[in-house]
Amino acid sequence: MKAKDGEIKARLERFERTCREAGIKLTHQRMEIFREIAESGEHPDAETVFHGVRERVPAISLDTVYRTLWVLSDLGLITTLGAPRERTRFDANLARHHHFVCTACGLTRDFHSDVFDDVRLPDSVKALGRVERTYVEARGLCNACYAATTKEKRKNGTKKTAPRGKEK
Amino acid sequence: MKAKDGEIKARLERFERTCREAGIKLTHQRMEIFREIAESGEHPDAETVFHGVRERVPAISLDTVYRTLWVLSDLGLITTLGAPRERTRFDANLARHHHFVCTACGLTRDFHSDVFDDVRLPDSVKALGRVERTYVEARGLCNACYAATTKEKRKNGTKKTAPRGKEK
DNA sequence: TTAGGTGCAAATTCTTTGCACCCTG
DNA sequence: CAGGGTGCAAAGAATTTGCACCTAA
Repeated sequence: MKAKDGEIKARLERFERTCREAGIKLTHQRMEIFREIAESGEHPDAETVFHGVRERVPAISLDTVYRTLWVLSDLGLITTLGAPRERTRFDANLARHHHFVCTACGLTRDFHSDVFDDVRLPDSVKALGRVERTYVEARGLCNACYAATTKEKRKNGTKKTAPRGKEK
Repeated sequence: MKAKDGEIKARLERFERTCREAGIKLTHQRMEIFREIAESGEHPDAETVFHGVRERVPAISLDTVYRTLWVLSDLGLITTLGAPRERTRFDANLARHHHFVCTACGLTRDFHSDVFDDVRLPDSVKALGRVERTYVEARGLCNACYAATTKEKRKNGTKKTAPRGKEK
């Protein structure tokens, strides 16, 4: 529980508002799942959220957690760490570089930036541990996916669109 | 194939040297698996590497690819995008922030940096697509894992240590 | 020769889906 | 009351492991 009370309250209100606007139901489960993440300064995975929520909603099921998590993500109420719904990817480029990642198709491209390379991390980070590598991740839609999205005008609510990886 | 020939050659030489120093065998499979990633400007997942290598080594098996990938990663010859061996994690903090991630235990903490927030992305990124969010990821070992590693002096070659998530 | 490495097949772990019932709007 | 949402069970992916044979050193 790292987030402050006021901030949590604001998050919950935003949650209710967004659900109403999107016309989706405000169920007990969704409420608690969102609260679980909102109250946590951690960045829990589905299983962790599940365990947390289960203490308050014993009948909750793991698949509801998964489904809800993606709904919240589609609504823009939460985000994912790293690329969403992606497998682990590998990189043989040991030189300092950064990544542009398309959140829809997973396309990933390196880029360089001397400016970023020169920025020093704040001291607060040093207190956490030894940093070995720092890089920037720029997330968005690649040109192809942006074009596609514009065309479809987000017809599909559950973003079935997002494929499991594969570059162009 | 985005990397230049010279760079690829350098990577392969580094690979051979590192394997010898680490005292692990220089097998045909390892060679080709590393080459597959080194020659690619993409950041392939295990399955993609597998398909690529199979064209040159038809008998290769997917599990060898997985095993080799982690060996290479432990040797520091390749890195992973996002946290290695981690499940998808969720974040309800919509405010601009960055992450410190422990590569050993998965511990993740937010941090803030006005300086980073103000840096503009290079134009080369704009050509790739629409960036929606930019954040910095500082990877390293948290204090607890750093202490543990120092004690063990990396006894375990295959880093069996790395658990599947869970914060403290 | 010989220990580390590989392929195969089976086991795990993580995530998604189909379906019938339930509850919010 | 109607349709979206949930729980359950079972399917599907992705990744790992045990074991016997093979091969680089």
